[in-house]
Amino acid sequence: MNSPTVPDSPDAILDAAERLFAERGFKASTIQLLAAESDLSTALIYYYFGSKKGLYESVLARLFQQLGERGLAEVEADADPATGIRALLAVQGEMLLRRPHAARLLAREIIDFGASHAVPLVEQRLRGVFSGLATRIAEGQRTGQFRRDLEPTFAALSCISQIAWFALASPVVAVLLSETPDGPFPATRAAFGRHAAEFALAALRG
Amino acid sequence: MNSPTVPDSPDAILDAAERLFAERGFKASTIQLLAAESDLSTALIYYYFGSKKGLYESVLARLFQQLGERGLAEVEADADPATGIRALLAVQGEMLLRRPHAARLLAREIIDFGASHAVPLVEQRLRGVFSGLATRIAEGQRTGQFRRDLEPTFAALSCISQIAWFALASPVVAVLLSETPDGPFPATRAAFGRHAAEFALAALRG
DNA sequence: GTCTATAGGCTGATAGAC
DNA sequence: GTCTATCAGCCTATAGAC
Repeated sequence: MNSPTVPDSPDAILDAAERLFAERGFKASTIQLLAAESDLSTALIYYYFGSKKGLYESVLARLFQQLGERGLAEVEADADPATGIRALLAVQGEMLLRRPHAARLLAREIIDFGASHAVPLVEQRLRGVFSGLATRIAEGQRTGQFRRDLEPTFAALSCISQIAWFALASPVVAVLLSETPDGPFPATRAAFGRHAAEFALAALRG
Repeated sequence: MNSPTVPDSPDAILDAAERLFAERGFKASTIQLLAAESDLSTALIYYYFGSKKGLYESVLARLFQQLGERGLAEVEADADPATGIRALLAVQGEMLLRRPHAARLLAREIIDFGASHAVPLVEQRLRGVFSGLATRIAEGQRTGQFRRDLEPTFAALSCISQIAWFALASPVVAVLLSETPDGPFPATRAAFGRHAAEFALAALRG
């Protein structure tokens, strides 16, 4: 009904909130600032979302829904374990390295709230992806394609940790790589995404 | 002078601040709470540290100093690249997996401030460790011990990312591994530390 | 060095008009 | 649905006594 450039008031609030919560965190994002950024009044935020916490939860829910829609599931449709893993890491890179915004919001949720709001969402949307990855690894181990002495779930964690950490720690990574303090150049990010897949598959092959 | 169980007032404040900043973050750690937790008055915090920000910077500086002292440098003294890398990852695991506290504070600094306070400290204390690791990898590549198609600095990032991410994301990791939401069991953490070294070396050997 | 008391500002949330 | 006005509480920081 509404074009994306002219969002409803609730959507305008959610957009501003997602950006602000990611940039500043829950506590430091004040309702007044949220209202100013979305060009609406503070009272309207309460009208739609009841409380600041309610708004935050709505932001998280929308983000996880988008992550789910981005076709994480279709990755599992692939035949060869190695190809499937490559595809999954490519999607992860696409999502985190090109949207530091989302990565940051998720990291804040983990740190600020011990992921308490995200746990049901993780169960709902991410568990399948993760266990799918572990299953793929176990599959490759059975066929002799991958080394057998790695624990599949640990190996799955190792695979996804590279890009996750790179995205999160980008200001420090940039310093270590002697780039700008705002984070590594886009070209470096893309190159690291390719590297991460190479590194993971080499480890799995052994 | 003072036994570690009866710290000076500044140390008592720093101890409480390190814990609170790690648990709740800068904004949510109020001076009043800090004062209550260290059994001192709010005014005394300003007497010693000038401002809340000053206190925060002092906490960070002390933490980085401790990390430097923990013998990160001595790792480089080792002869064989593979052994050296194993030793470094063991120290990293020791520091982060057994002190989720420190890992969390550093993660917050990255997210909340883009690591702006930490950059000089990283340059001072961590740059050498990181470039030492990259040098070790390049060394192994020259001797034919490691595969040659990986970029040494990227490979170094991949090596350290596993434990870093595991420590940071432990609430989510616990859910994915079907353990308690407070984070993975100590035994699981230790096992992951060993796995990470195995995984990294397998990737390097190719 | 350490305290109590408090100023002054900002914050989350609500009331009530339109 | 959307606004303005406002309250009560909490926060950083300081003043001043001891």
